[in-house]
Amino acid sequence: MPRDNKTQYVILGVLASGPRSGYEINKWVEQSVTHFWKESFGQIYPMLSRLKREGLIRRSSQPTGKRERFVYHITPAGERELRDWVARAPEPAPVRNELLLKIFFARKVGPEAILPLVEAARQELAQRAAFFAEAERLLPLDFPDDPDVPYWLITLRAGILLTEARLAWANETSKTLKALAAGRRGKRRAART
Amino acid sequence: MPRDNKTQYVILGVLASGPRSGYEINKWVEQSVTHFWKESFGQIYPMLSRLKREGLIRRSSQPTGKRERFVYHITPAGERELRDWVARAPEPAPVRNELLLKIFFARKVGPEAILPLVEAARQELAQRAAFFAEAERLLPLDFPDDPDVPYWLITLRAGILLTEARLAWANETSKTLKALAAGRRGKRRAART
DNA sequence: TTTGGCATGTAATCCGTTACATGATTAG
DNA sequence: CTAATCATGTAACGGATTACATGCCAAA
Repeated sequence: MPRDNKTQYVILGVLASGPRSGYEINKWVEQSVTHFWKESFGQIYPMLSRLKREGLIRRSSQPTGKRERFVYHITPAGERELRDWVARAPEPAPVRNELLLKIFFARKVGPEAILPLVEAARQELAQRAAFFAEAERLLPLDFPDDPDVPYWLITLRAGILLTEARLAWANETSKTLKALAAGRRGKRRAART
Repeated sequence: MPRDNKTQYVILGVLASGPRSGYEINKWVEQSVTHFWKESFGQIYPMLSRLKREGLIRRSSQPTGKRERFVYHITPAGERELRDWVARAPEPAPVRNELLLKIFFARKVGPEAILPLVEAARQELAQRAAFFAEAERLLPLDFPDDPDVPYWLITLRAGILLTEARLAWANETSKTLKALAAGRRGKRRAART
């Protein structure tokens, strides 16, 4: 059984809060859920056609001047589909962490070779942490009394806690690798005497 | 530019610690790196052929009775390739968290509908945490003086810290959702009077 | 004797990504 | 005028997953 395509639910989810064009859906996704969900642009237009064919959304034409512009609306059937999916248990996601894979195989190259990768990760994670802290502060201010905000905050909290954990790991790993490198240098010195 | 296939490096990494058959590579991956890397079995045999064609591994035949059995060895070129990859910065991975996506769109279905999903996640995460704690304890005992162990422990620490963070998030989210549900019940009651 | 593990592979399919192609509108 | 943004789509490709197909060997 193939895993079901998630793009459709993203589209339904976005359209549930109001009609939008394909282009707008893409932008909306990039601005809102991008920290835990990447959608690939190339899937959107074909999926819009499919959802329309299936009656989950409908399309209206709103050209501006000569430029064509199609705005999509969710239908009652689409809302039902979205609800069903939200309440359904998430499918197990394939786990793939390339940095950990490199470290797992790192004995042959030594701690010095992977330390820069961990340091780079630290830097990036520190930036992410700052971004999330700011986003958490701004979200309630930017959308006062918006009933979606509590749910959005929950996803932000996930980002914050996970980034903290990754940062803690990177810090600890940096130390471990340095100690490992020092140990190897010590051994080589000892071997020479 | 297409993203490069990671299966090849997994195979090279496994073979770097000793020759193995395709079947053994698969089992080894499932037992060791499975908590942060899932490899799909169907890729292994085609990839073994390709790596052999490219001279990164070589094959020797070691049949047991009538059953054919091919054992693969890494070549010097393969070791070089592995080293290069390990030292290279990891490619940005697509981030996709389905549970968070559901929660992000959950306002329409309400907190009651997603609470069970979060509770299920809590349970599963608690089990994972126990597994990791045990693995951390056993790893040095099972492989005494193995120079790979420090690196393996680093990946385990990532599992431990991330699982802790996810668990903390799930606990906090569970409370948040219950409060949200109570709030909605309160509002409805107030609206009736 | 039959179940489960060892062992090699292929086929079908779909998902996801990137790049391409084209053009209108608006703001600086 | 020109660059950025708005806007709709298609093509090509490769990665990942699942299921299928086949058969040997050992242990209960």
